Amino acid sequence: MTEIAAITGSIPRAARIIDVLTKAPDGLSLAQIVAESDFSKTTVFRVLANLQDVGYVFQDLESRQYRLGQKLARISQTACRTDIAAISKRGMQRLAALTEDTVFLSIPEGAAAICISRATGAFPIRTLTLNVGDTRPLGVGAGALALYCSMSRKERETIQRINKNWMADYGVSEAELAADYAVFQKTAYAANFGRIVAGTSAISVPVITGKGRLVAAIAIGAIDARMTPERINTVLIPAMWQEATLLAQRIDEMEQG
Amino acid sequence: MTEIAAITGSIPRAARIIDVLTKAPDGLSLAQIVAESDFSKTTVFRVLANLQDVGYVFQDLESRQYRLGQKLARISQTACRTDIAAISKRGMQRLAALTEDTVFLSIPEGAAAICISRATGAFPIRTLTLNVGDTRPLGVGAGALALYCSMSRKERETIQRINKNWMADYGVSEAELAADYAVFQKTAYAANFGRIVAGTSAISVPVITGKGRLVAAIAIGAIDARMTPERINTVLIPAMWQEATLLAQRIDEMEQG
DNA sequence: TCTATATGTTCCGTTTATCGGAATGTTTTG
DNA sequence: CAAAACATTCCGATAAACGGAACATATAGA
Repeated sequence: MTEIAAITGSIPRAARIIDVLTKAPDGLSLAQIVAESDFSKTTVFRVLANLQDVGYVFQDLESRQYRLGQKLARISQTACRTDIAAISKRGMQRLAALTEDTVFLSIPEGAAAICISRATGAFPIRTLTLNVGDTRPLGVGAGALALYCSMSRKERETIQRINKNWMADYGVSEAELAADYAVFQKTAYAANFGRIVAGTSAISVPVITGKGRLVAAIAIGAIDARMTPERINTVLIPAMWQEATLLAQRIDEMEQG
Repeated sequence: MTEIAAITGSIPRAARIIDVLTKAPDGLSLAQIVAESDFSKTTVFRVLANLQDVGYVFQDLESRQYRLGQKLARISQTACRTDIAAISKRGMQRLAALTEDTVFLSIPEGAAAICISRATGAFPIRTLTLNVGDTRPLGVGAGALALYCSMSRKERETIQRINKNWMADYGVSEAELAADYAVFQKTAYAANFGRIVAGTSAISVPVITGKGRLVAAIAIGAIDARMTPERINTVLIPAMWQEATLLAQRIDEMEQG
C-alpha cells in the first residue's frame, strides 16, 4: 500500500531539484526543471533562488540555464575522504571479466548500504539488480547482508531497530535475517537466492581493512542457473576474496600515505 | 550598513549545517553542530532529519555523530565536469616557486568569480587576499577583473546589472570598472593596485581554450613593492601567459579524450 | 550498581516562510 | 512586428518551520 507521498518541505524539494540538475550537467531552463520535478513554477523558482544564495546553483549568463555550482563540488570532496569507487574500479572489472557476471560494490552508511560501483561481465543475460547510488537496508540483498553480518552484535541490533519498517518493505522478517546470519557464519559469505528478484541470485563477501574496519562488500549477481554450489565455491568465492583482500590493502595504503 | 541578517528559511539553514559538517569529515554530534551553527537544538535536529531523508547526511551507528553522505559525493562529481583545480595544480606551484608570490586561480560562475585554487611562494610576506572557495563579483579584484574583461559586451552589461549592489559593497563604481576595462584592452592583463587591500597589488591573465571558451583566470598577488612595472612585464606576465596557455591546452585535451 | 549530568528526541502552540494561481515583465520565434 | 513561450513578481491562504519545554536515553562518576 505505497501511498504516493507528495514531496513536502523545502529541503526535500531542493534535493529533488538538485537531483534533476545532476542529470543535466550542461544546465536546464526553469521550464525544464518544472517539467522534470512536478513542482509549480513559483516553487521551483523560489527554491532555485535559495540554492543560488547558498552557492549550490548558478545561472548561466547568456542561456539563463541553471547549473550546479562549485560549492557543491567542494563539499563532496570532504564527503568522500577516500574514493573507494575509483580505487576499486580495476578489481571490479577483473572480477566481471573473469566471472562474466555482474559485480557490485556496496558500502555501509548508517543503517543503509549504498551501491557505489558496478561492473558488468560478458554473459548475455545481465543481472542489474542495483544501480549505482541505490540504497538498501543493511541485511537485504547479498551485499547489504555481507555488511550486516560483518558488524558487531550491538550494531546489528541497532540496525534492526532502525530498519524495521524499511526491511518490511522488502518482505524480510527478522527470523529470515537471523537465518541468513547463521549461514554467513558457516560459509563466510552472504547469499541471496532469488529473494529480491526471482530468478536471480547473488553472493557477497565483505572488505575489511587490516585494522578490522568494515569498508565495503563485493557482490556478484547472476541468474540462478549460473549460481551452482560448485561454481560458487571453486570459482566465484576465491576470486572475490582475492579482490577483497587487494582492495582492503589499497585502502589501507591510501589512508596512511 | 551591514545589517546582521539572521539566516532564515530551511534551505539556507541546511546549507549552513552542511558547511559545518564539511569542516569536520569525521562527524559531529548534534550538540557540536548546534554550537557551530547558532540554531536551536530543535531546528538542527529537524534539518538533519530532512537531510538524512534525502541522503545528504547520515548518522554513525555507534557514535551517533552526523556525517556527510555519499549522495553529496555523487552530486559533486557532475558539478565539476573537468576538475580544473586538480589539472592546474602543478602549473600553479611552478608559478609560485618561480615568482615567490601568491598565485590564485579563479573561475567564472554566473556573475561571480570563485577562487578554486591557491599556491604560495617563498617570499616571507604572504598576500592571502582570497581563500579557496571565496567569491567576488566579476570585475572586482585582479582575477575577477581579467574574467570580466574577457567577456562579451552583452555579458559585461548583464554582469553590471546583476552585481550592482554587490560591487557597491566593495566600493567599485561603474566608472572605475570601465577604466579598468580600458587598461586591460591595452595591456592584455588585469591589474588591481591596492584597491581591495591597501598595500597589496595583483595582476591577472585569462585562461581561454582553443575554442575561445573562457575557463579561468590566473592571478598573482604581492605587496606593492614587488609589483614594479619592470618585474610585471619581464617576469610575471610572460610566466603567467605561458602557464595559462598550458592550462588551456590541458583542459582542451581533457574535454575531448 | 546507582546517581547525576550531559546529550539526544519528541511535543505543541505560535509564528512565519512557503505555497500556487494569477498578473506582469522579458525574451525568443515565426 | 506580432505572438508565443518563458521568466519573474505579487498576494492571500495555508501548511510547514520555529523554539521552548518536557521527556528519553546515554555517559560519567561515586
